[in-house]
Amino acid sequence: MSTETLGEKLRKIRESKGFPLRKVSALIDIDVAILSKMERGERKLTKEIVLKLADIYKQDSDELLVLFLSDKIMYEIQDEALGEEALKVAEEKVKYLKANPKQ
Amino acid sequence: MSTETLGEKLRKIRESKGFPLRKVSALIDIDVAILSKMERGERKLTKEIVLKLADIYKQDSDELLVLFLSDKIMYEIQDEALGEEALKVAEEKVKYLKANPKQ
DNA sequence: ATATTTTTGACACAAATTGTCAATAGAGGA
DNA sequence: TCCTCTATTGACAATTTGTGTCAAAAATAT
Repeated sequence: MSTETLGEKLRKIRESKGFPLRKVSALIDIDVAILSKMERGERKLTKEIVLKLADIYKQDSDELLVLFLSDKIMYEIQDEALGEEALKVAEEKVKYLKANPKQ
Repeated sequence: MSTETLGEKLRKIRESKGFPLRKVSALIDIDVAILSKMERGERKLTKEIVLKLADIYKQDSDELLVLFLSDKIMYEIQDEALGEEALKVAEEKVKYLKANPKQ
């Protein structure tokens, strides 16, 4: 288990493939400055961009999406003493909703 | 396990105590319209207001805070197929951070 | 019906987010 | 070194989103 953010992971993947930021940002049609900031956590990643990057890097999109969502969750509970409790309650709710589908 | 939001719970508590919205909103010094919308989920509750309401209603503030945080988490993963997975990953991260305290 | 309470929507204002751009910085090769 | 490619930083306007305020309308209770 690591504590690496999705941005950091995406940067490592990109570097391991030898893709320059410039090329990738051109492929997904965003400014190179924005992608740079997203990798470093200075700007938020979007679901759409994560999916495009998964495609470009040939990564499992579900895996990256899970990290994308967990980053958002971590952001909500950062520095919260009750964060772990809140996660458990949220899990219960998700399970409940799954067991009792949208009425 | 229920799927009730914190706003709905707060409304029930207020009504069970027979407090009018008007009085409570005066006590916490916000417009009655805002509190009405917060109870109905049309505006977001803030941590500060949740704590003030816990005080006014003589409720356990930690319990309400947990619901406050879990609502925020639920908001992030609503309609996400991978929500439950993301919650598990977030839990792992929290545990990891707890075991390896702030460097 | 009247009074009280709650809801709704409009509005102006503040704050946050976004895309764009250019200047700067860094790294590597010739 | 100089040159080139690459990445970072900060400033800026434009847009979007959030917030407080208010009054009219609707609902509820007396």
